[in-house]
Amino acid sequence: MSSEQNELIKRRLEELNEIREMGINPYPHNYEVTAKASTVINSYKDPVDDDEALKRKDNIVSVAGRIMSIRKMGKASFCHIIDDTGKIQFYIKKDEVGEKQYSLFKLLDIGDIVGVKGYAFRTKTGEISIHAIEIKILTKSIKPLPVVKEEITESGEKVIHDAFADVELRYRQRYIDLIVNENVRSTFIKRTKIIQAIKRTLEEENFLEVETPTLQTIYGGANAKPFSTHHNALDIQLYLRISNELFLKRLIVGGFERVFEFVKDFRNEGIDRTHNPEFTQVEWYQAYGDYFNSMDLFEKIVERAAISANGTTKIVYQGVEIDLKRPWKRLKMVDVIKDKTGIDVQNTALSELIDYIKSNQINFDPAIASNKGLITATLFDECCESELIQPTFVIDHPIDTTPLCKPLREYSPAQLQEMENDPEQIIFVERFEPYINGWELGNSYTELNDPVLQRRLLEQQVERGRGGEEETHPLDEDFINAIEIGMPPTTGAGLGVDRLVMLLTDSHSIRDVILFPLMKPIIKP
RNA sequence: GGGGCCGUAGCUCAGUGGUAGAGCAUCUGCCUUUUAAGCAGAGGGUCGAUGGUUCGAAACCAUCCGGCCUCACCA
Repeated sequence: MSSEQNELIKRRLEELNEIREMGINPYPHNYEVTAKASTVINSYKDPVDDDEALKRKDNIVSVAGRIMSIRKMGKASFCHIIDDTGKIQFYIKKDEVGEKQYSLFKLLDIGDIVGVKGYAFRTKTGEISIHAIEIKILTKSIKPLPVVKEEITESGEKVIHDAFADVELRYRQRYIDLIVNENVRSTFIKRTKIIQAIKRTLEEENFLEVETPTLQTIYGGANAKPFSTHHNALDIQLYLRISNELFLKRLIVGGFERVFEFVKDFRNEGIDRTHNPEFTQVEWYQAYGDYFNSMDLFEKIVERAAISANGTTKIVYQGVEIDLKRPWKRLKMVDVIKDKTGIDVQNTALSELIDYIKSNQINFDPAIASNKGLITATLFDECCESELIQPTFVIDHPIDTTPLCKPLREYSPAQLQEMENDPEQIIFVERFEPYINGWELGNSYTELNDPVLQRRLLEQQVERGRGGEEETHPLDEDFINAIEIGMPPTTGAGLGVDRLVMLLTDSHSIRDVILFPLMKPIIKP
């Protein structure tokens, strides 16, 4: 329906004109706000002492906000407005504000933004409100807002009626969602608190916040399909980063011993309730540390983020109780597989593993059938991952899962060489993935800094890509050059911020924790 | 990309082949401490889009658009 035809909009445009005819600017340039909704309410918490203060009526405040409800009773009315601290009621009486002010008030609608000057009082029903002595229109809204009603039952429970619930409209017009759905506002405030807590923890540990390119000529650092784009002046193909790992390691080579970065990563893959094409990660790299240091820091960061958002390490995610309190369980991948399937992968022939996978109809990429390490990883992904509900670090992954991680320190050079030539042997690397609620929440390594092994592993991966395996990445010569210059012993970790926010806010979909999730455009015929 | 479900007033939803409905919001009147305010009345629709079946379609069929769930891919 076009805006000209809608009677609700027409009516509001008429009101707009009437306000202008009264000589009032419906879109003034500023307003002096002297108090916030929540501070007014919180200053009169004490029902005995504060009632004395309320009777004085000399504490004049000016609050500003959007009208959310109007209850007119002839020559007096009550309204609720919200500002960024919450909701407050004001009371306006014709006798007190005069004819012109009350006429202006009658031209206001739900959704308009007003400034209210007055004194605090307690209503008959006990609600701290503002008794208006002057009202000012700050912005006239010409489109109707969904009307959401709140009821406080006798038992004190809050019941929402007619909630603005259309998921599609909520995501497409998030501004409306934020206005009318208080829980949405609180989710995104928590998101900010979580990010602040992560930053604060890293800064306290002397990590330096840095920035690396989003547009890259070569992508790497993760196994994912990239978005590609084109630079006109240089006439070259560019990729949106899938990870910032390789750049942060270059900075460790450059002598910054502790760095971190919050980034948007972009992956050109499927969309579902735990995947958005652009998502936020924080990665940090620490020279002279190993993956045990990263585990300690990881669980510390998550614990503090939880306390910062909710005041507790205990969460309930979609009905499942989870405690994020340190320390978390640390289990070797092979032990988890043994526990869940009974298979001791190290003492089981590759052919038997394949038989197991086939007879249990487990999904796997046939291109990896000759790789015992990747078969082991598949067994873990398919049989174990979803059962790791309480926080668990799954440590020591097969070397074939990543070319960027150091083999276990217990291997001697001779042993490594022997294992490499035996397809029945699995070399494990110092990698961990933290699992919560069956989700992989991050990834961490004792970083590989042996330049010869680094080159070989990256080249092998390129080879595997040519062999038909998907989502391996091209060779980044400059990255290898940096490792050849020499990177100190280093540990690095990445944390999926969106998923952490989902857990800490009990959000069902990643789209509930991203302000503007990607939506398909609506094409009008 | 496959499969399932969904799309009706500004919002939340009824409506299974026979004149398009309710609550809230809007408008008119009454109401000077209300709070899902109340009382009386009124207006508001391309039923996601396009074709088809039918005497007759919001409903049945097909295609398309968008969303949700799920599987595949992945974090």
